[in-house]
Amino acid sequence: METKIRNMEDFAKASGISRPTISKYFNDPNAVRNTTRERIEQALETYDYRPNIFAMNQNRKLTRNIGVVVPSLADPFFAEIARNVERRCIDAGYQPTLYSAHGNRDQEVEILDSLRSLKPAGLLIAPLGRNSDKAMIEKFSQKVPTVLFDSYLPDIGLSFGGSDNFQFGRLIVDYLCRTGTPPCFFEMQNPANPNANKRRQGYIAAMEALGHAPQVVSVTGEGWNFEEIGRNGGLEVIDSDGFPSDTVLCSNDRLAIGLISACFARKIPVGFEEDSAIRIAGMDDHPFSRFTCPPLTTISQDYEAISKHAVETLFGNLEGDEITDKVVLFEGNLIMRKSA
Amino acid sequence: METKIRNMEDFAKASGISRPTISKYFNDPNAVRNTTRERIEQALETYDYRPNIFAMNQNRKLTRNIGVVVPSLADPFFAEIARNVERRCIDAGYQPTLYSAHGNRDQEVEILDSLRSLKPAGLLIAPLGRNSDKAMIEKFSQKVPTVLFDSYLPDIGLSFGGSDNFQFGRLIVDYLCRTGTPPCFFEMQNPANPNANKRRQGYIAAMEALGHAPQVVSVTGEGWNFEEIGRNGGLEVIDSDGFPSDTVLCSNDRLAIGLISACFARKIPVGFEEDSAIRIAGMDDHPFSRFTCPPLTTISQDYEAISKHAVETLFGNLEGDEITDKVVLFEGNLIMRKSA
DNA sequence: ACCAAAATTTTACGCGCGGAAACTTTTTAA
DNA sequence: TTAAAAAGTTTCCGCGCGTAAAATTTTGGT
Repeated sequence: METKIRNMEDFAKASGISRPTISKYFNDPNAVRNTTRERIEQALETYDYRPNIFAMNQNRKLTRNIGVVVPSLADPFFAEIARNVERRCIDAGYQPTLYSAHGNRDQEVEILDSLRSLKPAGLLIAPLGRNSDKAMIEKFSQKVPTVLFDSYLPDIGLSFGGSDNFQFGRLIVDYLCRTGTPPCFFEMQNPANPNANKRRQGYIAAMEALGHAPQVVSVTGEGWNFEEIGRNGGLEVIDSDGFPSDTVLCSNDRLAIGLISACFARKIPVGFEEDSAIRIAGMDDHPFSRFTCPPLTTISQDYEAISKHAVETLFGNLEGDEITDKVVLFEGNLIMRKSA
Repeated sequence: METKIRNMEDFAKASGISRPTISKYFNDPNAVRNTTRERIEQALETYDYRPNIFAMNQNRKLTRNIGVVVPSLADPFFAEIARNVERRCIDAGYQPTLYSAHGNRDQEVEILDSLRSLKPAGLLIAPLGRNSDKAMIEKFSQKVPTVLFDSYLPDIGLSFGGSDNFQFGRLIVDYLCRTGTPPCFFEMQNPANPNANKRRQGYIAAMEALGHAPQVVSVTGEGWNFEEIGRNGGLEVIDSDGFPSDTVLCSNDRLAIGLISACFARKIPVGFEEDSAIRIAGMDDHPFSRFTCPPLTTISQDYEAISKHAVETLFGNLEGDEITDKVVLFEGNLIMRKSA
């Protein structure tokens, strides 16, 4: 009992089972007979041995490492979806490692670069988008099974799963038109994320379908400080011409949070009530949008569905399944709150 | 030139340098002569070889892995500080891996458990706090050099670096008393984080020093959904007795965000201006507190100083330095905005 | 009880690198 | 110039495990 278990051989001796069988067990507990598995697991509790992960991965053709890459962890949206993805990887018996590109192209490249040496079994990545080094991601995805989520890059990876951003526009434009003035669209001039373009297109199409003239208000600003951009841009618009409509649909919740802040600074009451001067809506159902003043009307992304698709597609592929859909889009739901 | 470089031996041949010297170079580029280093680095560019990380770590007594553990990544405060810590690790030539306990004791334990097999050179951890399995963290810290940050656990790890939460109270209570009614203190009944206790104590001490009677308002709620707790708690207090003062100091910014939301729902104007009914202040300088309505007056934590202390203390110790201070506290700064 | 199939054991080799020992070459300093 | 120190080379072993092949044992169905 007091034997020092230093490696698999020691453990094999102590448990009375041959080392290759122990090895098989750790690769796949179901690969050994029930009675054997029970004996191993019993011994495991007695000696609390665990195989050396480096020695394992050195020889294995396929590790069980999964790289999870998101563009920014400072954004609670990605923090939340990353948490979801991580959980699912662990439940599937894989070992996820989380990386954030911090909105930076070079960092995204570096992450993939250092990921190479981890010999990952797969990669789940929400690319930066416009700024991504697409050639590099494509090259990587040809060596390592890769599933994209959130942000679409054409012809890269096994599959892509994300929100139907085009539909978002239809959904919320319908609602806004039904309940008040048709909205104008508030966005960044050069959005880093391709979803923003789909959202604009969705807005325009929805407006035209309802016989209204779409009106897009673009504000300048670079990077991922969306609240800041929304606030400064909002102040500028308010202080000059003002918005072309008393209803503003923001390209995403974080811009909306900034815009609400700008309206407050200019004492413009936000909301759908009589005494309000402007209605503001966003898209994403950002974790904080329930706590803005007033709470933000928005379109919720289906976190669960997106992370489920990413993980299940990847692991399905690893286990030999065929990829059925290259692109899977999930619908959003209208979240009605007081801001619009 | 078209030689396939499959391992260090191939690379040694191709570069005309012996394998042990190459090995030394990768362990510490400064351990080889300048001329040799240049030759290696030149060959490195030609062949883009990189050593097998698993084989390296299998044999090295000390890996260059650093575990970085935070209690929650959904909280932008931790996301931000984690980003800071990660960057410093990389700059120091180490390889950080980020983990979030997601506010969950079991997950924190699991993380440390799986971290064992990575043979990390060190651990940088912001513990959950009250919920942490202290015995486990202590045991871990005896095997792996560990530096705590943000949340203090007595007698664990090489050192602790965090904010002087006691001072926070003094700083903001002074300000609030100078500019209006002495504040009451708004907090969770059973805060998960020990910092909350220090903050309450700081508040009480500061109030007494100024000759005011401290008044603490505790609201119920479990977990890490502070905004939700602040909002629901705030609504309850408002709808019953109301706050004992027209100035409310919240234990942290996220509670304050929830409380501001509650005030808005009850149409209570927040701010320091004539027409406002309540002043609200927080503590943390949360990334979003600049965008609340009105922007939140708060105490900023010194992210840079905290992450710098954690990283430099750990790496200093790894390189043989003595630990000078077991506990290092950093002062906060008053951030004056419109809410108070 | 018998036999084929499945599981396990035995034996042996290799992965890519760290690191020690003994030796040779280059650099540094007097 | 010269000897000592430093750096590099050669040679070798070991880390802990994956994995293949052949021999052996166990299993399940008849």
